[in-house]
Amino acid sequence: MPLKPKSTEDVLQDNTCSAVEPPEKLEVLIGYHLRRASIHDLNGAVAALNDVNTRPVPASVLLTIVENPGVSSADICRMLGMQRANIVSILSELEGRGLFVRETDPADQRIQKLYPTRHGQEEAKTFMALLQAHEDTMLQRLSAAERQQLRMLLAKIWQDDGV
Amino acid sequence: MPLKPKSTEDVLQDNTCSAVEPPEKLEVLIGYHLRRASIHDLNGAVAALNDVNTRPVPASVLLTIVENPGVSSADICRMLGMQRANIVSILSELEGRGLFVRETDPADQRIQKLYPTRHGQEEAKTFMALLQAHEDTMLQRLSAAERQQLRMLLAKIWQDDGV
DNA sequence: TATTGTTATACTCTATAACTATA
DNA sequence: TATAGTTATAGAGTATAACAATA
Repeated sequence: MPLKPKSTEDVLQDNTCSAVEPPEKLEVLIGYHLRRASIHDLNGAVAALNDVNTRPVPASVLLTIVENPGVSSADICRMLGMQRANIVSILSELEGRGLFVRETDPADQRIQKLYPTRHGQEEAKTFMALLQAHEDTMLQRLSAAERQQLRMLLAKIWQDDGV
Repeated sequence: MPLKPKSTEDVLQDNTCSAVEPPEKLEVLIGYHLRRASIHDLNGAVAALNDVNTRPVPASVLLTIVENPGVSSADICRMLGMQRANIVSILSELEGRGLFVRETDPADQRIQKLYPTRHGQEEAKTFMALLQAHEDTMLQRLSAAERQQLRMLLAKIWQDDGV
């Protein structure tokens, strides 16, 4: 019955996996597709943010500050799953561009609370618009329902990471 | 009617996005979840392969050689979406471990065809088993149907990358 | 003792340019 | 000229250890 040769898609959708030939194919691994898709997205996001002189990680940090006025840098690191040591240079760059200000917490002198400036809020909105435009291109083959389900499935994978 | 407070999941599933408050949340971006899920997977894959002294990229390269005996290094780079320059040290390590051999193509002296050794085939099988065990853990919250659909959705995202 | 912000350092992955040899 | 394999180098992201100030 199958007149056409077995395509990659056929193989992927066949998870019965006959015992004769072990599935030694990289393409059956979801982690492989996760990585390729993530790199594809990252490249697009880098290109989208290039015009406004930022990159995905700094943009995520600014968005986190705008969404959570008064967060500390340690808070951001826990939320984004990064090391405290690695946010220092990112914050100092965003601060140098006047996108947020630091205020020492009167209740705990160790903590610097971060507040977006008006300019920071506007830039965050610009970054978000550029990222969403990039996503629309990247996900053009996916219906709205598929995008929503993809987001839900991905969230299930990493939902127990620290947070 | 909604007695419970709006959870993150509710927000994510609400893509109607009222005009009052712009969706300036990082969590609506699929790219963000893609990145977090991919990092989560990568960490697990690194841990899974640690006992056999390899890492995800070298493992992928060996698997590609085993799946395609006689490929060239440039072929592998095109298939995996990596730079030719970056595969050199990986190949020299795998070769040093006796996992594959190089044979200059008699028809084109520029090309080295790569063939797995018996030991390489066995190691590839081990790598694959470890990666699949890791994926089973990572995807425990997803049904078989969800895993299959996730793989399909991810493949749609990067399917036009070079290849 | 634990946490915050910070410095210094190292490793992986990725990217680019340039070389050689072959075609 | 175009491609294969290689070398060298640089940048981003990530990771750990250690420190001073504060709790």
